[in-house]
Amino acid sequence: MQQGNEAIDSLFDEPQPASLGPLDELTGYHLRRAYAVMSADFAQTFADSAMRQVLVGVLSVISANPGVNQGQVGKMLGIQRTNMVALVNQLVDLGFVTRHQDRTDRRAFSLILTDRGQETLRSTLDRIRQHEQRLLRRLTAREHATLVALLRKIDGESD
Amino acid sequence: MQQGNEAIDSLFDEPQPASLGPLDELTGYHLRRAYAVMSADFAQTFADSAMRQVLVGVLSVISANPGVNQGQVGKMLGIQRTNMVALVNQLVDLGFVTRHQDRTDRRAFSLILTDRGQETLRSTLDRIRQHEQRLLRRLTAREHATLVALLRKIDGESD
DNA sequence: TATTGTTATACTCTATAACTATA
DNA sequence: TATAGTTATAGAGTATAACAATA
Repeated sequence: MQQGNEAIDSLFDEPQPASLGPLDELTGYHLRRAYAVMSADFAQTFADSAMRQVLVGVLSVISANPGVNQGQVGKMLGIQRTNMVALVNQLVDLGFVTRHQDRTDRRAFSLILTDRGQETLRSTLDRIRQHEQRLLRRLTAREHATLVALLRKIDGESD
Repeated sequence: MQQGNEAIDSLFDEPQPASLGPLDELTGYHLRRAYAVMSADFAQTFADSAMRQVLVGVLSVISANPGVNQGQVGKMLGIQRTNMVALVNQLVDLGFVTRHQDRTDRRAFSLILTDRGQETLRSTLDRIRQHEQRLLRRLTAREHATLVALLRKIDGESD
């Protein structure tokens, strides 16, 4: 297509510059894309380890609430009891968590971080903060704080 | 059942208020939760139909770029060619999209929305806007716009 | 050689139903 | 009767490898 009227020719190629259409006006789409970008970078950052986003969540909640049982952890993180089983099994197999008989409810297990789990959580959080600094480098500190505040409003913590 | 562990025994003396721990300071966690909330509400909103987030994306891009091929759509939406096949098949089966031989590349298909596809996209967008108004009701118009602008910075459109 | 669409496949994530042992 | 943990399973979503037809 080296000759002729390119303005007319282009009508038969790509009618218009590529556009997302009405999708671009939807907040949910941009939330979805931003989440996908951060998830992909997280997975790449921890590709050499067994760490996943959901495991960090479980470790963090156990760390802050030693002795919690699986159901309570799941409730706080939006994870169903049924799916907590395999997650805790993995953390136990990795040597990060131990299960103990609950003193007051013999149906339940109290979860405790091992020393290795504590150390792994600490170093994992360091790597995550670096990964977040990289991904959020275009945001000022104030924008960063604003973003978190707005995301919290969607999560509905103040209901 | 473990016995005689005073460190664990003491945990039951003063129950602590539930906390997410360091997780609560991670932007990625709040992005993940907000995305989960919006995705769940989207799925519930369209539980009575075949519509899914990804299908809205494909319909929107085809609508804005009549004649695009599958690979181009996938590139714009972050969907692999291999996974585009089933998506377009579904939209064709639903009567929303038709495949046509590309004029200039006989390997490719040009994708076009049917009248029914156009109408479905229009009514779907209406329902999505209602769903978003409901979920973002705690955000002012200005906060809403700020959120989208910040999410766009994560997506990296200005790279 | 590279690219478009395709098939087959596998792995993760999430959701439901049903079971057990306790409460 | 309800709840904590468990098992089995099924459906999405997403990833790679390999192929045929065409560029």
